[in-house]
Amino acid sequence: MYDILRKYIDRVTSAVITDEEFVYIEQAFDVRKVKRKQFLLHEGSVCRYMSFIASGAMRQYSIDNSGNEHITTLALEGWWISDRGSFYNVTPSRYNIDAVEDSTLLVANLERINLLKEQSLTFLKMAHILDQNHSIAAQKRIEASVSYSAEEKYNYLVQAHPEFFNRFPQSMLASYLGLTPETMSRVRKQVLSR
Amino acid sequence: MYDILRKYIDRVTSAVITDEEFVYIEQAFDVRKVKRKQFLLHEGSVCRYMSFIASGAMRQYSIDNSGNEHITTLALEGWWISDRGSFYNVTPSRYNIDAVEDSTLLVANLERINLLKEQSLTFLKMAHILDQNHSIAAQKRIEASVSYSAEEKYNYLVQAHPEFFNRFPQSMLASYLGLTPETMSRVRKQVLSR
DNA sequence: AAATGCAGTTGATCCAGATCAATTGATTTA
DNA sequence: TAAATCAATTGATCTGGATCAACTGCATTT
Repeated sequence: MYDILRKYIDRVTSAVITDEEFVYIEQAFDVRKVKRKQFLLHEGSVCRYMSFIASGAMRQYSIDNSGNEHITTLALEGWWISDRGSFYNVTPSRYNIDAVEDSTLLVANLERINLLKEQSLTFLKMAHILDQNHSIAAQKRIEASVSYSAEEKYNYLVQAHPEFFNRFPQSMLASYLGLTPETMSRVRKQVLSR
Repeated sequence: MYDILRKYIDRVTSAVITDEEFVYIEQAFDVRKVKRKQFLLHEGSVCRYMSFIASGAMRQYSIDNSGNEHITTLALEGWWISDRGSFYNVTPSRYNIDAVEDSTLLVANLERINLLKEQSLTFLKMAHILDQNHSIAAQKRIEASVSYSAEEKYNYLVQAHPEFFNRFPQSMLASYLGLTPETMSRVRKQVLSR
């Protein structure tokens, strides 16, 4: 169960973590299973966990003033999911996180994460790289959302995350791209016909 | 000159850095002055520096397929500016960075930054917090760009960064919000008349 | 002080994508 | 296995914000 996390850490830090160091990490995280449609975080409450997805699929979304859902994150096994802002600043979240498939998570609360960063330099580095990657990815999404047309957004997703198409319903992909399901359907038809 | 950086580090790490440790930081950064309209980074080249703005105002923007400018970042003294993706992965950037006002920067290249992270744990922590904050802010901008109307975007900027209105021309603020200058002007008129 | 050129405003028109609505097919639940 | 959701498609219509265009200061240059 913890293997996939260990491999993840080795990969992103470009190193091989020692058994002694990994013990700290193993101790910090609890295994938690969530069923499809079960919530990990509700809007208005504080995001208490940093979660590593060992298996399954999760999504994070907000609801705007007009009641429309906007998916901000789609995540599969081997990815992290958490509302960083809420988690680190211990403030109420504006997001919901729920399971798109039955999933197994490795979860740790803020105290454990902070302790772990003191105990394991490798983990600190991993957390740092994780945030770097997250902020780089966020930058790209901002750019995509302001400068791409619906069709360009669709094409971007096809090449950036082709695996999403087998794991998430098309309407969720639409929301993730900032499109309506109808527009997504039309764009898809358009693109496939070429 | 380095004072503002020192205060910044103290503030974000909630600690007071020692003189010995700060020596490393001082040594890593060079002072660089840029004139208004001068470029720090051109699209297509690698972003070689992580820059702390000691004084002045900078912007980062990309140019889309239709030739339109999209400002992704506006930054004032006490902020960092850099294309993280290009900087850390040493890949060509799709962004331009130039000075909106004559500015004084403290710049360090990747080698120096990496060395500094080994030498100074405080700096490593700062870099980590910096990336955290950046990714939290990026998350908010993504949300704003997909779920806010033009007027809501304008109001968001007024409350989030009122200081921008005295430092950047309105057309740049429009681009930063993903609006045209004409729409920005109309929204402004609309909002002020209430 | 004339000339040039931006930044901002205002008006008229246009369009990409949203919204509303109906239909079909697939999946979940009872 | 029937009923009830839900996902996806397709068509018709609408609209927020973009685009195009003309005009008005300011500010910079000569």
